[in-house]
Amino acid sequence: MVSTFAPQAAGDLNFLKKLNRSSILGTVRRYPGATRADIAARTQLTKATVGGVVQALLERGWLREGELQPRGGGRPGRALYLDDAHHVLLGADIGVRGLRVVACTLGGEVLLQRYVTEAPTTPEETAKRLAAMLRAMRDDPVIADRHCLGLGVTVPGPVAPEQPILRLAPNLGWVDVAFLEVLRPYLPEFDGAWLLDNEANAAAFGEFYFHDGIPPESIVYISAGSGIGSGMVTGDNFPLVPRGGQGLVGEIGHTIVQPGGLYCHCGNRGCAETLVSGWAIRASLGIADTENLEAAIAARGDDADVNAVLRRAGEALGILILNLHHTLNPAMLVLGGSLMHLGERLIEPALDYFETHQNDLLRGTQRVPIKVIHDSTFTAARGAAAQVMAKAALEA
Amino acid sequence: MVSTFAPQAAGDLNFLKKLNRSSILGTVRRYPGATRADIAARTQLTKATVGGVVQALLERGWLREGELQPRGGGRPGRALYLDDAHHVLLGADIGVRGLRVVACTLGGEVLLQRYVTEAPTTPEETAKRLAAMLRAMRDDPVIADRHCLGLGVTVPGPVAPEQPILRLAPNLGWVDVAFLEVLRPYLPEFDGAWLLDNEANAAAFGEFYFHDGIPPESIVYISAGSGIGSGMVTGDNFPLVPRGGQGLVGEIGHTIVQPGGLYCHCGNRGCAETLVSGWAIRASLGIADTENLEAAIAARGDDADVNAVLRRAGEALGILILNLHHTLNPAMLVLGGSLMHLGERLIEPALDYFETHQNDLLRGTQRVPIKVIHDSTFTAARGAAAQVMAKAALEA
DNA sequence: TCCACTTAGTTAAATCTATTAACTAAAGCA
DNA sequence: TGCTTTAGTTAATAGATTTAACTAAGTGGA
Repeated sequence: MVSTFAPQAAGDLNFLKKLNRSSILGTVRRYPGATRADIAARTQLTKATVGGVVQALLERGWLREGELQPRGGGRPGRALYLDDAHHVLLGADIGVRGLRVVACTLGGEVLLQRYVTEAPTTPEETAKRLAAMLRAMRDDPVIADRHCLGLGVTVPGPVAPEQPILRLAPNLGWVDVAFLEVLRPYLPEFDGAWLLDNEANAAAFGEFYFHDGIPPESIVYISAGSGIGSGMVTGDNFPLVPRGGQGLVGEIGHTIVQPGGLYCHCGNRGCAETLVSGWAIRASLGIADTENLEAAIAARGDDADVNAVLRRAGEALGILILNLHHTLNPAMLVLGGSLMHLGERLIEPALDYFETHQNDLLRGTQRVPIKVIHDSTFTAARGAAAQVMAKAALEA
Repeated sequence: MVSTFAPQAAGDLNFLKKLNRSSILGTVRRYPGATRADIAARTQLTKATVGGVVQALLERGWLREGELQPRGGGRPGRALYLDDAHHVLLGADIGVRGLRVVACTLGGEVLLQRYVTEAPTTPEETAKRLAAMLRAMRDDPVIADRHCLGLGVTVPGPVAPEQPILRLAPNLGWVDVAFLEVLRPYLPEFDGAWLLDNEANAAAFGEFYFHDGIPPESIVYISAGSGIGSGMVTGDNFPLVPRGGQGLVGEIGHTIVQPGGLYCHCGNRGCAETLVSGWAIRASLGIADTENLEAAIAARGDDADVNAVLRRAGEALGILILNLHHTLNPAMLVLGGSLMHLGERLIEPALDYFETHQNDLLRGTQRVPIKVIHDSTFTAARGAAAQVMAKAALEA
């Protein structure tokens, strides 16, 4: 399935109202400072409709008015912005090596963030721990008097397309966990939207939804950590997140880039993960699971072996990027995940490979921009918060 | 961009009406024989609304009534079907080795098809030739008195996401051709929707839209011919076709599956096309471009060299399928293109590879079904016709 | 045979949303 | 000061869906 963050396909007048409201809100998100007249021009709605909806959104704390926007020789319009003062979005990220939670505004500004480096054990224990973190954050005076629109949770594995169930998280040893249901009893007072998604999908969503300025047509986020995954988002007013028939969209770590290559834990040979991933680099350099990868590599300094391993991994990452380019062709690529901490020895070969191999099909086309997030600790959690916003905007 | 075959994101009452009409039409397409009550239940619209819209669609020749559907202990409902008698959809496919046109019904039944094996030269000449074929078909008594909803044209190369412009067709030597504009002067009397799309996208669309029974959640069509391309469709009421920022979605022939492998005409090394494609097989077996590939291979009989080449190509195709599975994760895969004429020596290794390597991530999940279209001569043209239907349904 | 019950589908009034058209507001400029 | 332009609001209008009551057409039991 694609989760579209769009209403269903048919409906009544109330549905139309929601659609238009969400569309107006989306216009302000993508064009901060737009006036009512700007919105009317973009959405094809009339000034009267826009005026009425904006009025309601101002009263409900979704929008705020800003300065006057001078217009050539006419009455200036009033700039509109997302209201960053009255609501809060919560996001949580269950990572292989820790739990992260964030609270952010409608515009994506992070108000609070917390991080514990504690590997999750069972779903039940993790839910307990996460609930404590979330409740503590919820009670923080910075956000305590804001209205909470909901909570998004991300997990390191594929989520079923139709229901919020984590299908498999090999690094956690979790299978078919309806995590929101496990978590809910610990946070009975948290209402609003509750969402569960894969970490890379959520990260991609956040980069897209909270993009500074007009978001690109589509974004693919590559999450390079213990394993390799990717998420994709496209669509304008209503972002689409393809999940696939089984939720396996973006499991690019198990695409084959070296037939007959090394064995992967998935059972195949030559998966991308055998070349670039936390575990592959550990295996190549003999770094134990218990050690911190970044620290262990830093400790070895400018070692030739290390350099070679990182360069080869980087090149494999470059191949992955190129293959994504020729399969999904996003308008923008974002690189994140814990491997980015390993620095330029890994990143540069990847970007180089893509740069030198990219543009052969459509000469003269604009190159695809790549954004590297060197520290993506809270990227997924913030993306989950973005999803809450998208969902809430439809229900507002 | 994704072309959604859905209306824009905001609108007035008229827009709502179109949305609901299209939704009702889509319900009948996916559930032939549905009654008004069934439609109301599925779309969440009221019986009154459905009744009114259905009445209008009956009068306009989009729907027809069928037999009574007995209901347990109540008044039986009247089955509804797409009306196959009053409209016609035209599709045309510009292939590297010929032109094909089809005329089909709203339900996807092919009424007429024509094929000339004549390699296209210039866009202008091709347009002239195609126009003659289309006009001749349009005048055929079988469809002459039907209302034509439009014309869809497919081309063997990426189409720009925002405008109907063929970006590049290496095998035709065409660059940046607004083919519909070239064609239009030759067919001034053809009105309705005019669409241009990539051949694989259109084929995927047709397989999805005209699927017998409820379509799968998403379909990826792999077009294996002179080159290798793929197209994807997903979405329920309003099918989505991702095109990407540059229209390069599905250019899987240039994904790298053998780093450092053979040189590809695109400039890179180890592209999938160097292993499986018409030209790669020709190169391996020394078959000239002027010869018919299928005939040349058939002529060599059960030759060990041929078998080995086809097996290797098939395995490469299997890798591609597996990689698509882990990148796009469609609910169904469809294999087509002229290479399918080469038979089981190629197809079996591909399916075998996928079968034996598929299911490692989510054990116990249903396997992804693969449909092989052994003769896909008119698949793309019919898909283009399907796109016309989807477009027209929104404007009806 | 009759009658209660169920489900399908239609109709007319009511509700609600966006539009239209006329208005006020607020700026620049001659 | 007055003209022009653009922004935004307001009241009346048009139009789509819903609601609620209705008719239609079956089954099954007494």
